[in-house]
Amino acid sequence: MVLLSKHGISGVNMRAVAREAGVALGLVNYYYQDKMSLIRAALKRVDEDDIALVKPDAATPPRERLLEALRRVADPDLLTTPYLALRLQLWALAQANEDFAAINDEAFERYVDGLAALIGSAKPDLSPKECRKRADDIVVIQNGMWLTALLGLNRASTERSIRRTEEIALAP
Amino acid sequence: MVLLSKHGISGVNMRAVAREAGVALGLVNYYYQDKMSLIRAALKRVDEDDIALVKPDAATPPRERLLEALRRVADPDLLTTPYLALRLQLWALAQANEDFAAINDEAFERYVDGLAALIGSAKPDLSPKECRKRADDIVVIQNGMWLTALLGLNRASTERSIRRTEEIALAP
DNA sequence: TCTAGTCTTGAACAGATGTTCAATCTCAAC
DNA sequence: GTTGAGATTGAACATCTGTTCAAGACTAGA
Repeated sequence: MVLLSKHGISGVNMRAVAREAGVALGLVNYYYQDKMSLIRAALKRVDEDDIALVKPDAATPPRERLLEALRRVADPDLLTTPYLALRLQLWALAQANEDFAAINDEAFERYVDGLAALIGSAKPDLSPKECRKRADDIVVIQNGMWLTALLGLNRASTERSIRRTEEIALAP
Repeated sequence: MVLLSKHGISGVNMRAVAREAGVALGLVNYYYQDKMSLIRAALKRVDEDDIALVKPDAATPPRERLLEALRRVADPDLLTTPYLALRLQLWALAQANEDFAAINDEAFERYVDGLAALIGSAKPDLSPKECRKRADDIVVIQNGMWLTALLGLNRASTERSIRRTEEIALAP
């Protein structure tokens, strides 16, 4: 029932959410104590989705897992304007609100940790510190891809950027 | 008189702007026809600032100019939370409003063009197409730096990212 | 000093928005 | 069939927000 209708700014008002969900106004306040609670739920959901990107099936070999994770961020399903716009709105919201910022920070931390762990298992000879360093650098490029995609990043540039993240991750 | 007090979402209401500027409510509507006009003015101002980053003094030699432009995006003055948050808010706004999106797109285009031109003059043997390609890739990393800085990018990672943009720009 | 033009003010209005609440509906357990 | 707890509804309320406007303040030229 959540997450949709974010086609506007913080123009997500309770009435619009209710309309989008096909329920009455009162019901939204029945399930979510606050408007804050509602947005917090949406934020948490998006954050969990992001973290899921670096926590895949343990069946595949480490190297494959890492490469898959690096490719997945540029999945056409994810790199769509609606999804990115939603992400951007939530990031912007987090900037204005301490509570949301904390949730976001924690999710970001978990994401980088997950990425560093993937690198670690793909290249066991690297020190944890070096893994973390590489994860930091990769996240910069990934965030750049996401943001630039909103401004019309072409597919070729995306491909080159992904290759760059692969090079960083798998450098000797 | 503009640009300030963006500590909130689109919680920039006319009354808050007036208070921040130390004037009466009516005056804001006297100078800006609309709330839209006000935000548009702020957006244009930030966009112009960005473009100025790649249009520096013609006195310095091309190579220096390029390197300086690449370094300037990570200037501690620019990479501050308030400024980045403002940028993020405006980007988010642009996503929700066609009018703003057009202004943003045009500024982005001009920025990449400016960067490509800088690369072209620093490395005259490159084709314009190759320059543009490199500019595209650099912008991805720069946007990533900006966005990640909001989530607590450490200085060391910023330095490495800048070095990466330099390598892309100056690759043979 | 008078005047005309611009700047500045804050009250007033209409509409939107978050939240509350009494009333109604649903449906499983007895 | 009755009961009762939870689900669902929409009207009502208080507050906030964009916009308008009549009135006053300021300034420079005659």
